[in-house]
Amino acid sequence: MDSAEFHANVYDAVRQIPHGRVTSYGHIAKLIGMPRHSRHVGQALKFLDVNSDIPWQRVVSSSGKISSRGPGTNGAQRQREALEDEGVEVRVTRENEFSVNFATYGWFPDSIELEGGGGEEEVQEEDQ
DNA sequence: CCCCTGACGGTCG
DNA sequence: CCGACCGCCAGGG
Repeated sequence: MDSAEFHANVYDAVRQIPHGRVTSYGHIAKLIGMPRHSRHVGQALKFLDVNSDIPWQRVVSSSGKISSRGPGTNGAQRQREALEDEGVEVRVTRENEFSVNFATYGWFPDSIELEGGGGEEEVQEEDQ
């Protein structure tokens, strides 16, 4: 799998996150069969335009926090607004970071159906 | 080829 | 809950 295919799979997986739900970079990595590549999932999302048809805002870190893009950037704030716009509650920590409650909004299926087919995978939801 | 850099993750105290 | 640490891995210099 080259990087182009990796990106395609990431986008494919992210598109399947339901409206009003969130998952983590690491879980997206697992769903596309590359569990150790969580950092690269983030890298793939960084290419997207803010008005992309891909719901990039539904991906946060494994702790439920919205990843900072570094001081002086507003990406995290934009993500917060995008999530609140679709009904997701975002808590502000004392360090001025944003976090989402996985118990309420988390979406972590064991597997999904990828576009490339070869689908021996089946969809299994599990809420909490 | 070595070194540093991340929209990351898990463990431990 | 929080910080300190360590592991991970493709890209870029």
